[in-house]
Amino acid sequence: MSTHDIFAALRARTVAILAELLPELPADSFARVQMEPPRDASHGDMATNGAMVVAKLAKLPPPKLAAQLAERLSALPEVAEAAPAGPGFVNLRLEEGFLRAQVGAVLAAGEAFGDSTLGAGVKVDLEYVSANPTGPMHVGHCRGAVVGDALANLLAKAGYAVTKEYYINDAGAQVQALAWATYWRYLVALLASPAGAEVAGRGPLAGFAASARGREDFEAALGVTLQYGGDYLVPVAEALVARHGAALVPADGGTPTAETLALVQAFAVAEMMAAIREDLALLGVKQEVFVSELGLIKDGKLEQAEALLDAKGLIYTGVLEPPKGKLPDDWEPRPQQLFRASQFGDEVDRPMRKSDGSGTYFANDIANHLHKIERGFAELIHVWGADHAGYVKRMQAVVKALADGQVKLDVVLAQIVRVMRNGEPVRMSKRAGTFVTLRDLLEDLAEMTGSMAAARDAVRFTMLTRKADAQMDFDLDRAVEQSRENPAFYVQYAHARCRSVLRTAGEPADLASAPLEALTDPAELALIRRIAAWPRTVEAAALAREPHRIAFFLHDLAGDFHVLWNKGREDATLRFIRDDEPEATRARLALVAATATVIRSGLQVMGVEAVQEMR
RNA sequence: GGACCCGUAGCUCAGCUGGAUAGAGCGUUGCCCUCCGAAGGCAAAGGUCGAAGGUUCGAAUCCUUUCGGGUCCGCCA
Repeated sequence: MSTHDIFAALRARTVAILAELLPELPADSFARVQMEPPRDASHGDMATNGAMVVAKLAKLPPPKLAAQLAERLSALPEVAEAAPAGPGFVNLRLEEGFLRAQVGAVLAAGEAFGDSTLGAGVKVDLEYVSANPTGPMHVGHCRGAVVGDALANLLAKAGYAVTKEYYINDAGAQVQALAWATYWRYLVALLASPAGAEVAGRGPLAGFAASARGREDFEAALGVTLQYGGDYLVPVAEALVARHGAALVPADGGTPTAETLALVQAFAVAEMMAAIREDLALLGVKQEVFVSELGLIKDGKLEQAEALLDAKGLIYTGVLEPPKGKLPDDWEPRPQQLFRASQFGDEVDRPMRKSDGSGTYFANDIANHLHKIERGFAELIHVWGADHAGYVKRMQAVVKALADGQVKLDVVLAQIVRVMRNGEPVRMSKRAGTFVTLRDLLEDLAEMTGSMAAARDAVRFTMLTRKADAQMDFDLDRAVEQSRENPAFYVQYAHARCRSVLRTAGEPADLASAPLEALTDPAELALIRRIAAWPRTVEAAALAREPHRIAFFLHDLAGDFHVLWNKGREDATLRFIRDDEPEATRARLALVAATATVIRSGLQVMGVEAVQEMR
């Protein structure tokens, strides 16, 4: 899988030996054979369950097979010692020379160390953020954005061909409400401009012009209810006035035509998306593909999907059972067009059209997924907020139905983040002037750290220090604190220390070819073992779709490095740079350079910049 | 009523998709730090993995039941 993964290499050796020992077993008998670092380091460098896994099939007692396997493994040049243990494990102690060679492998490969062919170039579509284009990015979108972006990097490193996608919900009631709100702001801006004079006397507009032109005045004048009213629409409205003047006001000064509203809507959505992209850019998130819900509808994708499902006999008109427990007040049985989701593992069939015949959001989502499948993706991944958990099964059912089980849909659920300050949750209240938008959060952190880049890195790292589906508190003070308690700092500090040593040593070249025999201290070997585990960490994290594992690995790696550094403080012979020992110095500098490389490689996955020095 | 997520040390959380004596950080306790690479270091204590059954060589991990916390539940996106 990864050419750098010594665990995969030794596993392959183990499987080959087992196949030789047990020629009568079919090849797939060895699928569950593993080669892992043992939980207890005293057991050695690696352990395999190979004997236990195949013992039953081979009708042999596991310890006996383990003994045979151990004997053969101990003959390998990489292996210093192999011994059967426990219920049938084989523990391996590796030749130190083989371990040290991993340092050279890192330096030869650079940050590509750990790249894997696991994904085999499989096309994966990763959709994340997908916030409604009705306003700027909210802090609530932050975690999904970071998790999605890091997952994209992770999958790319593991050999998948990843497309980073954003689905724009630019159809439906939400954006219609946005259009109305924009139209209100437009009228306000228009009446304040010279162009406003010519229309100020028209019909209902006259009353509005004479009023304070507030939200309620607009609602009263045109008989609509506004859902939004954000100040962020003011510049959008001014741009509308600049482009269209008074042309968007109907002759009677009343309700604008559907065409006008559609125009306003499209304009507002475009502006909102531009703002959202800017917000995402602050976080270092850049998606490549933006799919428009409205575009899909216009392309007839919904009808296509419907026809496809209908041809498979998966659509029918029916009445759903009422939900159990407390009934909604206005519940009454109504026939709707339903998709047979229950045939694909969902609890009940799901409505595609409302009782009035119009499409549900679910139906548009079906169109979206058909569009993905048509583009040839073998795997679809979503990062969703945990409040969408109930939606997972039905979408998986749809994808199964549309692609006849050939395309897989995975959903990563991101739990809510509470922003904390001084141990208290920060209320997300606009009135209180606290964080509402992602930009607010980043700008506040930038003030604390001194730069937007540092704020971005602090947010990204911290967001990845928890499993996505676990709730987390984001402690503002902790996120920028320069202490061991802050994992982001702890890892950055390790990299900065590495760079500091290499700068002091004059940035030596050709470390990849340095002789490494001088690396004998247990702390040095422990660091090398950690580095050697990087490739398998990448693969395991990618398979599990869990980018947080990278953060934990880096924390452990940084810990190993700090331990070594601290030993050098107590024992001068363990310092990296020793003028009297040029050979040892080069070996240690190679190890330091390799450590820095792996840290950078991990930070790259997380989308965090590795710093050269701490300030 | 049902679905999904979570429950692991005092606290915040990992636990490599079923492996050996369950780990880390914080906190606590003890020792070290006038100078040398100290925005610290070393070490110890701390657990019936929410509970009860089951599956098998083997379970924190899988299954069933149950308790607690969260999210959600037809025509909202």
